[in-house]
Amino acid sequence: MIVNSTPEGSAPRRRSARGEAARERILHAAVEAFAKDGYQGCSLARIASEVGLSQAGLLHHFPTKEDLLAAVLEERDRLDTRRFLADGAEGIEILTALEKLVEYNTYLTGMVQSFTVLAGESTADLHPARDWFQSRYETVRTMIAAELRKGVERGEIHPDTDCTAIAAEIVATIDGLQLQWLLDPKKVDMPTLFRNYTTRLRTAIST
Amino acid sequence: MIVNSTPEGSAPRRRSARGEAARERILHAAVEAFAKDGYQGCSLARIASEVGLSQAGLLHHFPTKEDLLAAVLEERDRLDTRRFLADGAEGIEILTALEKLVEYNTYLTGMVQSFTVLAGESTADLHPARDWFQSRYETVRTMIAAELRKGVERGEIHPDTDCTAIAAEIVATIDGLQLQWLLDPKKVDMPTLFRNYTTRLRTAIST
DNA sequence: GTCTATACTTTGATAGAC
DNA sequence: GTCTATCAAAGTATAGAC
Repeated sequence: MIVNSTPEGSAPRRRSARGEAARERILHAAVEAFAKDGYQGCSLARIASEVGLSQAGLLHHFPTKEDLLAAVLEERDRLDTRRFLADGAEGIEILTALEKLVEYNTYLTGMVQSFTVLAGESTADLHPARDWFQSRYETVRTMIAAELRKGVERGEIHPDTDCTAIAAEIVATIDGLQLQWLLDPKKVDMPTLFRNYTTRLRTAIST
Repeated sequence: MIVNSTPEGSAPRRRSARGEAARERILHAAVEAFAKDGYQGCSLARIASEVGLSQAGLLHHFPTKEDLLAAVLEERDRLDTRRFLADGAEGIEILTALEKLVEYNTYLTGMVQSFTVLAGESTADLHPARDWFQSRYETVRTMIAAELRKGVERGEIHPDTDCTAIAAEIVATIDGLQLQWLLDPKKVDMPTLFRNYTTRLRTAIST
C-alpha cells in the first residue's frame, strides 16, 4: 500500500536548495516525533513547530501524514542499505557486520525507537506501514540467509545449518534486544548481549 | 505510574454477577481493540459498541481510557503468572516451559498482537504503560535467570554461563519472533524457530 | 448500570492571500 | 513556499435522567 509510493527510480528531484533543506529538517523531526509518541500519537502541528513551520507549511512538503510516514520509511531504507552494502561482508562475516550495526544503533536512539514503535504499531491489521514492514522483514531475512548460505558454500559454515531459520532468529534477537534496551538502557547492554549471542552462534554453526 | 494502580492484594471485588460479566467482556474487547489499532489508535466508543454498550456505559466500569489499559495489563500479568507457576519448571527445564509457552501463544493471536503493539508504543517516553513494561521485563529476566542459575547449581548447566545475559537474550528472541510472526504468519513458523533456537542453546550451555 | 446529550479538545486537511 | 483562517470529524470525558 505504502511501499514504493514514491518510486525510487524516478528522476532526481529538482528542488531549490532551501526546499531540500526544509524537507530534510521535517524528515528528521518526524523521526524524532514518531519515536516520542508513535505515528498515531504525534501530531503534524508538533512536528511542524519543531522545525519552525506552521502545520500548513509542513503539508506543503508532505501532502498527508501518511506521505510523511512513507518518506521516513524510505529514508531508513536508504540509510540501512547504504550502510549495509558499504560493509560488504560476505559469508559468516555477516555476523561481524551485524555486531557493528547493533553497536552503531546505540548512537541512533531516535531512529531505533522510532522503528520499534512503528514496527509494533504496524502489526495492527489496517496500519499504513504494515505492508512496508512485512516486505522489509522478508527482504532482510533473505539477505542474511543468502550470506549464510554463501558461508556454507565456502566451507565456513556447517552444511546442515538451516540458514533461513537462523536468519529469522538473528533478526528477532536484534529487535527484541532493541526493545529491552529502549525501555531500560542502563540495565540492558545491547551490543554486549548481541555479541554474546553471535559468539555462541558462530561456534555452533562454524565448521 | 500505572503499575499497581489496582493493588493486587486488595479484598476480592464484591460485584454483582452481571457487573462482573460486563467487566470481563469489556476487558476482552479491549485486548482485541488494542491489538487491531493499538492503544492510541482505538477509541472507547468502538470497544463499547463491541460489547453492546454506549461509550458512557463503558466509562462507568473504567473511568478513563488509561484505567482500561491498566486493567488489560494486570489481566495479562495474572494469566501469565498463573500459567508459568502452574508449569513449575525448574533449572534448565525452563527452556522446555518456554517452548510450550511460545507454542501456546500461537493460539492467542489477540493477546500477543495486543502486547506487541503496546510494548512498541510503550518505549515512547511519556506512554502510560512505559513503567509497567519496564518493570515487567525486569521481572521476567530475573525469573528466567534465577532458573538458569538453579540449573548451574544442579550441575545441568555449565558454570561459566552468563545467566543474566542468556535470560535477556531468550526474552528478546521470543519478542522478535512474535513480531515477525504477526506480520507474516504463513512465512514465519514461530514455535519451530524458537525450538530451533532453544535446542542450540541447550546443547551450548549444558554440561 | 446504562443511556442521551453535550462540552471541550485535538487533529488532519483545505482554501486562498501574500 | 509559507502563512492565516477555517472546516469537518473524531476523541475523551462529564452531567444528569432513568
